[in-house]
Amino acid sequence: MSGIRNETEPVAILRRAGLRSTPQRIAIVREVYNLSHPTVAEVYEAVRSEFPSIGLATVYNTLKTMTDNGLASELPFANVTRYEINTNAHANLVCRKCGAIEDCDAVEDELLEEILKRVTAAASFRAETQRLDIYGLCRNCAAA
Amino acid sequence: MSGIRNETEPVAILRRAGLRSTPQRIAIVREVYNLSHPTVAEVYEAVRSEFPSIGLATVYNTLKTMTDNGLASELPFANVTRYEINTNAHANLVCRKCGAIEDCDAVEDELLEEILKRVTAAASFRAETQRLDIYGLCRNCAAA
DNA sequence: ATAGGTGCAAAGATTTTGCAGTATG
DNA sequence: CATACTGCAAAATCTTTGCACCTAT
Repeated sequence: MSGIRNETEPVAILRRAGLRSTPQRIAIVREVYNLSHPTVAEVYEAVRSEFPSIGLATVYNTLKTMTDNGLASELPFANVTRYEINTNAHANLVCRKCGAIEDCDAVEDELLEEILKRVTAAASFRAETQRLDIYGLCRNCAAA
Repeated sequence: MSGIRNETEPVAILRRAGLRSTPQRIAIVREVYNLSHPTVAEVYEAVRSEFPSIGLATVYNTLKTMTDNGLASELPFANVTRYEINTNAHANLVCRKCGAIEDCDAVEDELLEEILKRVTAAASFRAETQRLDIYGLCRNCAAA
């Protein structure tokens, strides 16, 4: 419940990845956890309320560092790149109308893992990770 | 075998989508079929051997038009956007080392369709299409 | 004839890089 | 203290847009 075991504690997360815990980074990590699939600009805006002088390049650099160290994943879309914290394999639901993105529970980890195994078994390809985006209409947009 | 029924005939493809068949477009459509998941620059280079004066903007515009009219799909990656002809649902195998991309047969259309149905049934989301990228090592890179 | 397409150049937008100063481990 | 990080500004991409000319229907 508290203390250094908390996996969502930015300082612990950074330390585990061997990265220095600067105030800016702590805030960036926190926002990537708080926000849902944020863009660089969204993280920048969120962090700026606490650190008005932070540079956009720092946000870019930090998100790249996080990605390189396995803390986060880049999700390139047609118009923007979004980021998400690395968790279990999962699908993302992307609304083609309002652009909302949410994690999908209906496609289980196990199925996604099973797909990787199947590909490695069948294809001459050593499957490691995957990205599954499902496009359609979210509840609100489907209703309208 | 020949004539207007040929689905890969650029003129027929363009006409079916209600687009004008200019020489440049015909060449662009042909190259998107010939090349595997090409980038804008790759299509541009390929078409330039036939039309040295073609503008890069024309390639951008045409690929966008094709995407808007359901002929092709954009595949945004971290560094570049690639394009592919719209076909059956399928997964793409992306090598994290050499960057090669190939269509995956091991994940069947049916499974992907089934996932969409499952999501629509379970989640409050009307699933329509999807993009599944599987990352790992291709045959060559896995061997090395 | 005319709506739509082409090519060029300029403008936008996004992301990376170089560097001097600063703070972390 | 040495290394790594920050912030700023400039640069490098990548993509879109405006406009005058052209061409497929």
